[in-house]
Amino acid sequence: MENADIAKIFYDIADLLEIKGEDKFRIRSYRNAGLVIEGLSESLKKLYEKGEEHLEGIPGIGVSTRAKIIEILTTGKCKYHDELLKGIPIGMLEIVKISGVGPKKAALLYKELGVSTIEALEKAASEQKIRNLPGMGEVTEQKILKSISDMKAMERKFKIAVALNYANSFVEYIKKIPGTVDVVPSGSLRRWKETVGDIDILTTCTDPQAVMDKFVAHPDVVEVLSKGETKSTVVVKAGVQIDIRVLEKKSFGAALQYFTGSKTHNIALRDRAKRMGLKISEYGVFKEEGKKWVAGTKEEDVYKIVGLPWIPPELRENRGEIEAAEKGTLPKLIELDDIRGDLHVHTKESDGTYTLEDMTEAAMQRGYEYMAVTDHSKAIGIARGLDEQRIMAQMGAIDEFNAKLKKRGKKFRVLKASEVDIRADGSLDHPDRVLDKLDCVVASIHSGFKMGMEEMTARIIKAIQSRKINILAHPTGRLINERAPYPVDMDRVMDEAKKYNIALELNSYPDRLDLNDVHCRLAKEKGVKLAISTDSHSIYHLEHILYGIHTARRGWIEAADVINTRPLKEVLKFLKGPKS
DNA sequence: GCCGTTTTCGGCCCGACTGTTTTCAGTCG
Repeated sequence: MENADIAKIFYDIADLLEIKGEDKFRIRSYRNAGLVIEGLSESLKKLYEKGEEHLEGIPGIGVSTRAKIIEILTTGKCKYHDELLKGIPIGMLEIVKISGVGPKKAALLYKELGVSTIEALEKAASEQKIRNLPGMGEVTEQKILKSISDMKAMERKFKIAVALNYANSFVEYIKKIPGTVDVVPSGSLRRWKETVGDIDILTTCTDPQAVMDKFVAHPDVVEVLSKGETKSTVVVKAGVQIDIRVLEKKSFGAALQYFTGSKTHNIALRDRAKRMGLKISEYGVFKEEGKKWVAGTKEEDVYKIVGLPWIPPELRENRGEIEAAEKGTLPKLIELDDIRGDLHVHTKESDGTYTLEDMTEAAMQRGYEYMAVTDHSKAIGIARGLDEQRIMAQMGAIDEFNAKLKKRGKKFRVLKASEVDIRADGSLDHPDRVLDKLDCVVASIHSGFKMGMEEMTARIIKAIQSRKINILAHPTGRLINERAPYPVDMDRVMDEAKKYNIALELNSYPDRLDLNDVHCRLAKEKGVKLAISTDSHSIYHLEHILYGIHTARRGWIEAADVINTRPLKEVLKFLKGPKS
């Protein structure tokens, strides 16, 4: 039972209570508990095993929720959840997820028409039974049908790289509309979440009507969901939803703060303001019963007036950032400029598309000091993985190339390296005599994903204990929206990595982002070093470092936590350092 | 259900848009 499974139960409870029409604050508590649990860097199971008292003091988790967590951990079930499900068909949980149908309508549909599954809902709508219910009409009925078909057609969450491309294109387009001043994306995109549900763009301008008219007329728009004076929503070709808001200059900072979220961060911030006699809305900060505007032009001002320093968007998940801001202990987050080299790069020798020379040139242009060439080992036949003979030859070529760079007066070093496969039994895919000659050994798993957690954890720990590896690459193997992470006890892996002086990779490829933000935070807490790498297979992939940096920032990572922020000499010292 | 720089009881973030219905509830973010 992992944190995500437990969180799911609390989310379900919240949904079920909502359908029942229970007190909305209790509902909020359960939903908040789910969010808190999802964002914990340590597993509840582990905390509980350490002793029940370790579950105390988690904000948002009180006596009642804690008891339920313990019940779930020890029995695998939650009686309260089961009781609720007895009264409400499980399909109702799906129905409330349909856009335009909330708990009230769902309850009415169930009570009046006995609808309790998506299929039944679709049938009732097709048979025009819904339009006769109180508060519903023909339009509602059509919307329900459309939402169902949309939901079937697409995945609602997009990888950040996809969302960022759309956002950039719309920002450029809106900027060209006469009279626009500011055009800034906010929302989860600004917080650099790994997936983004929709894009929120904020603008200030002299002619709001023109912006709204042009916005909904963008050639990529396939549907206009709503259009008002200050707010419109459209859907573009790939199914991405884009919202726009037109704002007064005076309230732009407050709006940016509000729409950047996250929701739980904002609730915590507004609660704090309220206790200080202030009210925060997207239009500003107000006092004297909401009458007097006191701040909101700049985002910094909103935080300042409630006694806090500005908080970087990546931290705004209500995972302790407000408390840290108050105490003055916010981390000094890593930045793009801190990175001095890339420790995971492929060339044409295996499955990359550019030569050693090309990749080096691109790395030098980014201002790097070093780059590790980590072509695959022979186990990855499909990627033309290198056997002993070929990697020995490559090492020779790299030595020669480095000598040439030196002659040309370049202060850049290519590190001899390998992305060596961790085989199913935990052994490595190059012999020790090869691994010993390399500057940097990056180890990873590319097959046998279906193992159980015990076996997989043992496999990885065996590779770590070999004392031959420096970096564990993409440690959970997940592909966002495509492949779940393989089961692995990250807690134990990190403890071993620390013991054996091994860095864990944050793979910046936007499909991977592995480690994720929560794991990064756990690594930091445990004192395990990270390598933020790109796994580049082309010169263009080096730019993906941006996604890695922002994911690291979401995990509270500072430059000192990352080995490839160090100068060459220091990195080599780490790589050659003692293994336990 | 959670929580405390007015509180261990009585609060709990705030506003836009839509569809339905003549003044508002529901939904969404």
